[in-house]
Amino acid sequence: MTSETQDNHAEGTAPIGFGKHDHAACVAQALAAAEARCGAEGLRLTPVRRKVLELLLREHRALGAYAILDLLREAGFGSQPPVAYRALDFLAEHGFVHRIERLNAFVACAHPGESHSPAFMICRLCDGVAEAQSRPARGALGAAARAAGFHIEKTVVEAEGVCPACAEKERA
Amino acid sequence: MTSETQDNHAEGTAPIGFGKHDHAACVAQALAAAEARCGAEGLRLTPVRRKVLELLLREHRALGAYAILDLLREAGFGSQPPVAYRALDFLAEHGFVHRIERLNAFVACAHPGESHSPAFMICRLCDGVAEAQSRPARGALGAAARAAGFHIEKTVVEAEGVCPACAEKERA
DNA sequence: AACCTTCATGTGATCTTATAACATCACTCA
DNA sequence: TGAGTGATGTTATAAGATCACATGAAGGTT
Repeated sequence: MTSETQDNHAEGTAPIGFGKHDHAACVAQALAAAEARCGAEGLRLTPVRRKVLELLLREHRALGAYAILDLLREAGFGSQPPVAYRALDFLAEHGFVHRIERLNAFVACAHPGESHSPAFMICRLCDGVAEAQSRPARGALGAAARAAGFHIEKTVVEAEGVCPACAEKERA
Repeated sequence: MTSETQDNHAEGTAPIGFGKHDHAACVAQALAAAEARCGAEGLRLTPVRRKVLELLLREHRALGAYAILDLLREAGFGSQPPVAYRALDFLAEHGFVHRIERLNAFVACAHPGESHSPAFMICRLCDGVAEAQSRPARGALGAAARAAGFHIEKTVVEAEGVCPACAEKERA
C-alpha cells in the first residue's frame, strides 16, 4: 500500500463528516483539546501519537493503518507497522480515534470528551465516514442480551449506504 | 493458520448460541431448509457451498475463512483461499451465513428465512456468537441518518461482552 | 452429436492488514 | 547512579483477502 491508498473512488479531495465546516480551526481545536485532556489525565501524547491524531483530523475520513504509516514516514517517523498500530491503539483506547471495523480503518473522533458509544455512517461510494450517537443496548439488542444473560461491554454500530454528496452525483 | 485456529480461549468444545439444544437435529434441519430454499429460488447449493454451510452449522460458532479452508481440505475439497471465500460470498449473499466484522469470521445464520438485519453478541472470552434482531435504523442512528441526508442500506451491529457460561467460569 | 454459453471450481501468485519478538532509548524516582 | 517503566525502532512473520487465469460441469441450441 502506498500513499495513494484509501483513495476516494470519486476524484476530488476528502469527503466530509457530511457537511461543510471550517476545517483548519476544527483540527487545531481538536488537537488542543486532546493535549489538554492528556495533560489533565496524565496521558502521554507523544510526537508520533500526536502526529497520527493530527493526520486523521486533517484527512477527516477513515484511513487504513498503512496509509497512516506512509504519512508518518513522510513526516520522518518510523515506518514499520507497529509504529502506526501502537499509536492507533493508544488513541483508540482513550477515545481520540475510532476503529471502523467494516473498513479496517480509523477515523478521528468527532465528539471527543463526551462519553459515547459511537455509530458510523459509511458511504460505500466515497468511503466518507460520519459519526453519530447510538444506544443499541437500549433497544432490541439490549433486550436480547438481558434475555440471554449476555453482558454487553461495548458495541459496534456501522451503517453502510450513500452519503448526500454521492447521492447527488449519482442523480447527475 | 492450521486447524488449531479459531480455538476457544477456554478449553472445552464449542461455545453455543448461548443455550443448549439438540444440535444434530438443528444442523440437519437447517441444511434441509437451505436445500429447499435453493431449489425453490434456482440457487445452486453446490457441494463446496453445502459443505461450508454444514461446517458452520456444526461448529455453531464463528470460523475464520482459513479455518474453514482447513476443514474443506480435510474433506477433500480445494484448499486455496478463493475456494472458501467464494463459497462464503455465495452463502452470505443469500443470507445463509453472516460475516462478523469484529472477528473477520463467519457464522451460520440462526434465523434463516426470516428477513432480518441481524445483531450479534460476541463473547470476548470464548468467541461464542449469538444472533439477535436489531432495528438500528429505528433509533438514534436512523434519526441521525435522516438529519444528515444519509441513505442507510445495511447495518452492522455487533456487541462485545461476556456470555453467561464464561461469566459463570469467571466467578469460579 | 457437436457446439456454445454460463457459471463454478482449482490453482498460483500477490496484496493488505496485523502482531510477535526483541533491542534501544528516555524519563522518573528512589 | 541506577533500577524500573513505558515508548520507540526494526526485523520477521502471521493472518486475512483478492487477482488472474486455466479447467470443468450443466444446460440449451442448432
